[in-house]
Amino acid sequence: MKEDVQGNQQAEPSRGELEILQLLWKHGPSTVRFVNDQLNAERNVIYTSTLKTMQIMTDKGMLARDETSMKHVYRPLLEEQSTKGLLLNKFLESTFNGSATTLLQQLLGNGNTSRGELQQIKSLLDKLENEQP
Amino acid sequence: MKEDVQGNQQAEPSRGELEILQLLWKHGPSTVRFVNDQLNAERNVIYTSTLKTMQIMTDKGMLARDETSMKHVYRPLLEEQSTKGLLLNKFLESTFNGSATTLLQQLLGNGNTSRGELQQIKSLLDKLENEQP
DNA sequence: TGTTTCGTACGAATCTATTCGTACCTTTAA
DNA sequence: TTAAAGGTACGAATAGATTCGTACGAAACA
Repeated sequence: MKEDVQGNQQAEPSRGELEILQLLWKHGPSTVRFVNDQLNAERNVIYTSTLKTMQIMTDKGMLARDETSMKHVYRPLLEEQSTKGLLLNKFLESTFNGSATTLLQQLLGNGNTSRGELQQIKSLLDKLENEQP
Repeated sequence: MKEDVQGNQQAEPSRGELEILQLLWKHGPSTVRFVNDQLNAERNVIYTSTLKTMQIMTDKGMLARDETSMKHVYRPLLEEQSTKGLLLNKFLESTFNGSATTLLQQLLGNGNTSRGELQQIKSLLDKLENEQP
């Protein structure tokens, strides 16, 4: 069937959709007004554009809408972890041929990573090694 | 001016464009026929679709074309390292709010990274620490 | 009770990437 | 020398995401 809204986690949000999801993940269920205001802190977006996008996301099954009040409240149906994981895997595949090591090399080699972050990452690695022996 | 083909490195290739760039980076200057054959190892693409895309990429300044022979030979003008770096930074920004550590956590925490790869990464980190003291 | 403000609904324009069909030229081989 | 095979050029259809204008209902308030 075509209307098969994804009950699964296999949704790949677009650029703009991700932007909205991030806000909802961060701030919890919100109105369009709130989301739009947040967006406008970064760039210019007209209210109805944000509205339309969030309505479409609802149709796609990415968001759920509480219509109790006149000001509808939207909440994400996509889980943060799994969605970001999916995006990361896609990116890893398409850009670095699936090699985490190569991605790391690029990430750490570009000089944009601070010494402090390197330390954090090292301890993260240590922890991982202990967790899965 | 509008026709300002990027002499700079600020080009962000699309999904399909990246696919073609990867092939050219890997195999060196190639004909459309060759690229299209490679693509068709993965999925179905009609020859003229590939042709059109590569022509557009040439217009955009991503590729250069040698028309000496009837079979034009295309080579990438975008550098592999910097292009992947740019894509990585954009992705890092939009998905992980710019935090390399968070990305790493996701990357290494999803269980898709093998023990061997973890080792590789550790030694990579060690090397990095020695290089930039 | 107007009237202004805030909200949703929704069609349509726009923009970009992608795909594809057709025209036409060159090379190859029968 | 003709027909088939293989190229390029290019307009146009398609698809998806995004943006925006307009209509119209609800609420706040002067």
